[in-house]
Amino acid sequence: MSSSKTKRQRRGVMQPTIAEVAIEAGVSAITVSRVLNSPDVVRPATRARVEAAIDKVGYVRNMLAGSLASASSRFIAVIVPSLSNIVFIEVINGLQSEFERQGYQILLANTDYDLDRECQLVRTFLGWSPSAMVVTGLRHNEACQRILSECDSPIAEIMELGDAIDLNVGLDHPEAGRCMARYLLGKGHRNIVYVAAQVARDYRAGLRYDGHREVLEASGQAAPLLDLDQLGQFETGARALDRVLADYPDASAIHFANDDLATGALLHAQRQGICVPETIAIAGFNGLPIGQHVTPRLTTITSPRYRIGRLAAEQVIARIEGRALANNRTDVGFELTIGESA
Amino acid sequence: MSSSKTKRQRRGVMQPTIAEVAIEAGVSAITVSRVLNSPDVVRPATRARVEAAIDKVGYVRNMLAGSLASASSRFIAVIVPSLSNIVFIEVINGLQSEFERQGYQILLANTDYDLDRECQLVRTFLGWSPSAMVVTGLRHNEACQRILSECDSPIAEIMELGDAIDLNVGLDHPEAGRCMARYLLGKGHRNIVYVAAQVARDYRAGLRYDGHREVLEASGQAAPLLDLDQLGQFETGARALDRVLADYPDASAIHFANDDLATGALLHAQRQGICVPETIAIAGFNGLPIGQHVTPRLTTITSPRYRIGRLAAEQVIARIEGRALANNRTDVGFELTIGESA
DNA sequence: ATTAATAATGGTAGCGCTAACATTTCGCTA
DNA sequence: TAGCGAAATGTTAGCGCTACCATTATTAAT
Repeated sequence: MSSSKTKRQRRGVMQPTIAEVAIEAGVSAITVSRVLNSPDVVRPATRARVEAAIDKVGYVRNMLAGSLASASSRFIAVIVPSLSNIVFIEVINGLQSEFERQGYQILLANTDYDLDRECQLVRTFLGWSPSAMVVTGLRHNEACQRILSECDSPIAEIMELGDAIDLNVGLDHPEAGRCMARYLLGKGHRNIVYVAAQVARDYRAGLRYDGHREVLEASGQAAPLLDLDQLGQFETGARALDRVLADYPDASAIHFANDDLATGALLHAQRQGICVPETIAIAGFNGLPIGQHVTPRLTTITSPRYRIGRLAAEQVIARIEGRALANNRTDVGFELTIGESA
Repeated sequence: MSSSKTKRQRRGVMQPTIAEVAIEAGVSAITVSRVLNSPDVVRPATRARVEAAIDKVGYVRNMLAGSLASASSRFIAVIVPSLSNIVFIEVINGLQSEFERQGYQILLANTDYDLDRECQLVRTFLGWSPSAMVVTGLRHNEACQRILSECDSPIAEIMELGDAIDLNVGLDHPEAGRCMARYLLGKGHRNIVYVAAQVARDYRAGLRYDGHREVLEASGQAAPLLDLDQLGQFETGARALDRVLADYPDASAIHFANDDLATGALLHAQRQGICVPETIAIAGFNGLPIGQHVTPRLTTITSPRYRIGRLAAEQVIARIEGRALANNRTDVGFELTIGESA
């Protein structure tokens, strides 16, 4: 009889483990592990026996234990500014398609365009030992920048091109702003107002404005900016149109920071019987589907959002697997989509 | 000298662990653990010392190890049919807002409306020992139904009301279909065509059709169904309008399965100069913002999507924490939003 | 001052898995 | 059929943390 020293109890979730599967199959635990992780190194007959045992005992794999033991979680931390913006959803779809195919699990969070929140999220996610991190944009607060730089797993900064910590997949926002400004000038527009929502937070809209202004000023024009403090939604765009018509009677075109604002303005114009582009021309950015279904169709710049996600994922996976990359920076470009609105 | 038996090497990620923090702070590892998990049971002076040590050694918490040891991951598995549909994004936003506040991390995946894929995802997620699972809808394939039923963590089935495995937060889809059908009948419409996209996959659209048909047949009318095999997007709605006008010349209204289709049709009508609702009335489902910005505004049924997410999260958390719930089923209801389109 | 209660902290033993190394078995050649 | 290299399988020792129980410090009560 064992003496009074009773064995300690441990909360038993009492799910079968590979040890039980191993006994059932008459093999060792590591062989079960191999069937799960690298089935081709196990002889087919053995594998079959193990697989039968897995079914028989109703084994459910414990990824937490595996990740801990192998020091590799197959988690990808993904941080975007907002989940309400379809643009980021498409990026996530692109990331997801590739990561899922390769057996990685995305950990998703949104910053609400707040860099301090971003930092907090990065810290939290690091606790899960992600295999890589995908963050939106190149601007981070000081602490966040330091953490990301010191991180030894791959980091992808997406959407925006420039000096990145590690991988970089995105487009040239100032150039997109220039592109649209040049187009509008080319169509003979003068007094073009740039309208954005919360430029301080959505600073990429600010980068596009910088490009826009550069072109306008080069042609000797002012580049008025209307920075709204509401969120960038339809309603905001509608109100912005009214304000521009009231405050800038000479304006012949509005360059909106995104298609949500532009579409809101366009639909509002329609309701109010304001002629677009005759009374005022309207241009957007992103190339959302809705823009091509309104009348007049929206003139905008189409960004390859899904592609950004897919490419970023591909490159991150390559980096994780130790494959060399031709280039750390990928310019996905953009396309001027000409509708009738401007 | 130790004999030839050399000590084995283990891959060293060489990140500081609580053991190093403990030495630095002159306490035991468990005290460091307590500072991280239940700071109020540690004396403030000790806590301060530990926190300083954490900063000094640059400790990053390893959640994987913690989850394994405590058999509690604080992961919530969330499975939705699609990430391209803004409806589910809003649900996710609702879930996220509540889960994040309570320190839970969402693991997200989409089924593409495929029940076999859903089953696969459930299996995969179970490997992460989630604290709970949130799945969309009440229909699952046999294996999935069994797995979910046998699962001992909380399961929330959302969007749809009915016989659920555990928690249930959603709305009554047949009743929503009836509601709109009654409204359309009340407006004097006859020959109302129900248009959906892939009813077999988006079976909740089918449930609404069932309600719709019930009301129409009760008033002695046929309830033609046009089931499109494209995805439910603007373009599909536009094409559907053409088909209805061609194939159902007597139709006076179209009851679309969702706002994407309805909006697509509405914008198409506008482009083509088809008068809505005079030539044909259009109704939708979901109450997306865009519907209230087009002219005529869309008559639709507004579903409280964000609220479904938030409530589901609240109830799941209550269940995880062992708090009793008044009711396992929550009907979030819906609202008829009357525009000028029908 | 002494005791009893409580608060704070610590020691030990895993959680379930896999890396590293060790051993056995197999397939093939001579 | 022995012998050899490769393939398959096994043994051991953690991964970094927390549950459990034990112990020590502190406070409250007499």
